[in-house]
Amino acid sequence: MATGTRDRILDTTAALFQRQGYAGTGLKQIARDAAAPFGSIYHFFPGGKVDLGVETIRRSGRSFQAIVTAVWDAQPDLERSLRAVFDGAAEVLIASGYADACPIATVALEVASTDEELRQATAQVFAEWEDAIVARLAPAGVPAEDRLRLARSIIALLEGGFLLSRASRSPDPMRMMGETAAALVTR
Amino acid sequence: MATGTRDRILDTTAALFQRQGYAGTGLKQIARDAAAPFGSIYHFFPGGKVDLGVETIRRSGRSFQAIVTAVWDAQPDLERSLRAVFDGAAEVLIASGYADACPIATVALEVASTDEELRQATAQVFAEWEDAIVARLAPAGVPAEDRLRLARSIIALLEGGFLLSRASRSPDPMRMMGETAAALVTR
DNA sequence: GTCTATAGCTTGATAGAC
DNA sequence: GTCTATCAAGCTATAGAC
Repeated sequence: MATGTRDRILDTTAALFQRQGYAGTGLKQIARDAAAPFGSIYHFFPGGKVDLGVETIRRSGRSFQAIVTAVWDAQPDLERSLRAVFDGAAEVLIASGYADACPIATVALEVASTDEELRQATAQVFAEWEDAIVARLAPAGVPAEDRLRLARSIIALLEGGFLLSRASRSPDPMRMMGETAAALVTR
Repeated sequence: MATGTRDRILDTTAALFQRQGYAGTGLKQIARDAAAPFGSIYHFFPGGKVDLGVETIRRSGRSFQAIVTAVWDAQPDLERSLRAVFDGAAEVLIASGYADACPIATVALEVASTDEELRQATAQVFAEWEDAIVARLAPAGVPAEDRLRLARSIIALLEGGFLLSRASRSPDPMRMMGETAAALVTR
């Protein structure tokens, strides 16, 4: 078959974490939504919720990065890449009722001071995003000493845009963050 | 006496929400930490956890705004105000072991798709922050058509800085966001 | 290795003594 | 109006049948 129980559990967990966060999502709900027996969670993730959480963070972090870089790389220059990413995020927010946003931000804030293992998993995802963006700023002519700061600023604007747009249920903040991001690289 | 039971409950709730989020904080823990009888929570907040959550979001939102604007207004110009705010946030992160950050961001992301009443409370707080910053950009000479976007960008950079610095347990992201914010207004 | 049942605990909320 | 006891439901985790 195409997808196994383990994959179904991970996909379901990612979707629930995005909408309800880590503490707000129970293993019973995950098993129910994934149409998997409860015991399968502990069979595939012997470490329990933290184990499943770490794997979900890594997986959805990479999945989100793949989507963003695909949109990014489809544009001919840096400014248009940034506009495409932020405008695309605004469209996804609208289409999903302001539910589909960064898959790990909520969890990252929840666990930053409560679980060291999960915290490190989120930190690694953000570091990988930074690397991916830095690698795209170099050929665009951004000076080496500005690349890390700019990459982090783009991530911060995106995350802040998700936060403000979800809270206000409006695409405007996210679209404005796209303008600001574009302004940062066009001077 | 100086502080009543109600205030103690609210202060304790704000502190716990900041570190553990909304779903991760139980009413029993709040009562215990506030040294208040459990029943007092329902006496002062008849609507239960949501009622207490709404009041806590408003209160800590205004408290945070007062701290930020005090730092902001102590500087002679816009660029120095921004640097003082972001560098100050970095210092608070270090001093608190990366726990004291935005008091409502975690909760805002948690409730954005799960509780409409709490979501609106967070949206109102962010709107008040925007107004406070817009009011400070006007006399600094920022053109009217740029003020809202810039205000939101500053908030987004601050929130993104909190997220990246907490996840990595490093003040560097927050400090870099301060440089970016300063660059946005000095041109 | 799939699945069920359940232990042990905590949750939000309520009833009622004092 | 302070405080305790308790409820039903949820939680994570485990044991063990099949």
